[in-house]
Amino acid sequence: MDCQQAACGNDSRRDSGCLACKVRLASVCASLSVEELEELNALSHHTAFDAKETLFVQDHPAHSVYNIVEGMVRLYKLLPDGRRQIIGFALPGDFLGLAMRDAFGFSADAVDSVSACAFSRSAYASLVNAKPHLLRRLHEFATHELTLAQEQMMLLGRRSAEERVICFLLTMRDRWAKLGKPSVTVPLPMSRQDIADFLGLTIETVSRTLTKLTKDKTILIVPDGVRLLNTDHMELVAAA
Amino acid sequence: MDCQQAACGNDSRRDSGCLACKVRLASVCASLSVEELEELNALSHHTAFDAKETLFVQDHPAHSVYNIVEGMVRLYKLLPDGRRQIIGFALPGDFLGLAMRDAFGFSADAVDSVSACAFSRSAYASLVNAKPHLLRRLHEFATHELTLAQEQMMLLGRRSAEERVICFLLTMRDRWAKLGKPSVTVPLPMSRQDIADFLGLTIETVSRTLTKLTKDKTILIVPDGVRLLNTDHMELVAAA
DNA sequence: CTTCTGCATTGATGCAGATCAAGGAGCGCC
DNA sequence: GGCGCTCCTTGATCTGCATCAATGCAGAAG
Repeated sequence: MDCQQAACGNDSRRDSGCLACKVRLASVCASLSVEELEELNALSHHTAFDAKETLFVQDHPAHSVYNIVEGMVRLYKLLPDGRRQIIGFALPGDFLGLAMRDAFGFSADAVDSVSACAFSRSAYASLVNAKPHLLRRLHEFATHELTLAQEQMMLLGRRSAEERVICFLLTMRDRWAKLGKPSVTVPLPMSRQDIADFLGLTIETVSRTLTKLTKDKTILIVPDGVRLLNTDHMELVAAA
Repeated sequence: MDCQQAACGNDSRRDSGCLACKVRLASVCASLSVEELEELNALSHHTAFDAKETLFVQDHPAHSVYNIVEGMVRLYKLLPDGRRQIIGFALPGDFLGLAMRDAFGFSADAVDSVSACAFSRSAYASLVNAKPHLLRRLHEFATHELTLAQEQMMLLGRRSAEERVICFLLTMRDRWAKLGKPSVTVPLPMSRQDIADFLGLTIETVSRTLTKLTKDKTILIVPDGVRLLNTDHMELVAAA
């Protein structure tokens, strides 16, 4: 029965429930059994967001947590004077809702069209309480995020503009690869401004650095992305 | 019996076990019952480190996890060419061992004399498996660390040198306050170089910024620390 | 087709913080 | 006391990236 929907439906996310969810194995839900997934199904709300639409805003009451199913979300913090730091880009399988107490610790909005699976905070809380293996999975996600954050501190505190851009491109390539899209052409749906705000640079510096890498024949700029021409050199720069 | 040691011993850490541990309530161990603490006691090794001594090294096999009982530990990552980013300073109550898989993700060494409570990885792993409330507590610690890391990204990516120093001083003040030592005099046992490597600056810039703040009558430099003279102004700078 | 609008690129100039280079200042040790 | 050592401060200069300012360019609207 589930199989019908899962195997035959085109839009497997919307209609077939968690069991057929295409990011299930990459997400926190991979820790759950078939019976638990059916339980989960009743609690989840699928939501679609257009590009630039807001998922949630920093310091607002944290009503929901989200699993990203499709698309890209930018996560960022703002200072009162408008300076912005993007703290990460969420891809399918990523979970939003680790680093918050009663209010969201950062803002999130859709880079492109995003489909997400939302849970109310209360449903989420009771799920976590009832299922230690889910908690364990969430903890793995949290420590992984923490490791990434520490890498990013190294990048922001000590690396040059060129190193930052190269590390960013390699990281994005690896993230797409883990999602089953390995390619030397790295999709970059976000704007130059987003990249700049993620890397602690200005848009001009990002642009100049990409042109320099193009002139070096290290990369090739393509529509909505970059093709990596000399990954050996890039890995070398990223390591050192 | 435990009470005797706990109440009467001067060196309560070494002899009286976990129940008498002075950082228990601030540490991950606060989630454990009295019986569990006795169990824990058998698994823990108290260790002392002199200033500058190494607790563990990045990329080495992760043999142990640690609760810091006393003193300060610097946590840092190095690039092959020697550039260093300090990713945090651990104080009593802090747990070291969240962000690692089989190898340590960063290096750690003692800033001053440190006393720590160590557990083997295997003991730690089985403990976590057996006790969901401990896992929950660890997860809280992890998400808190993640929030701090995100704040630090904002600081490193978008704040000026003066803002970085001021945020740092206020954060250290608040951390000491939480440990029951609230004071306008903030102890800074780490070197200027450590502060610089934490804030993504050079030692000269840290020094100059501190002298500027002194001339402003915002702070007063005292031996091994700083007295905050104008916290209102500092809070204002930190917020904006 | 033209104009508009929102990025992205490119160039000229400026400046915050890095780098280079001397001194202090505290402190243990002979 | 004097010497060496480490850490900190201060000054002079340099530079990588920011800032300021056009210009390009592609898709949307008219």
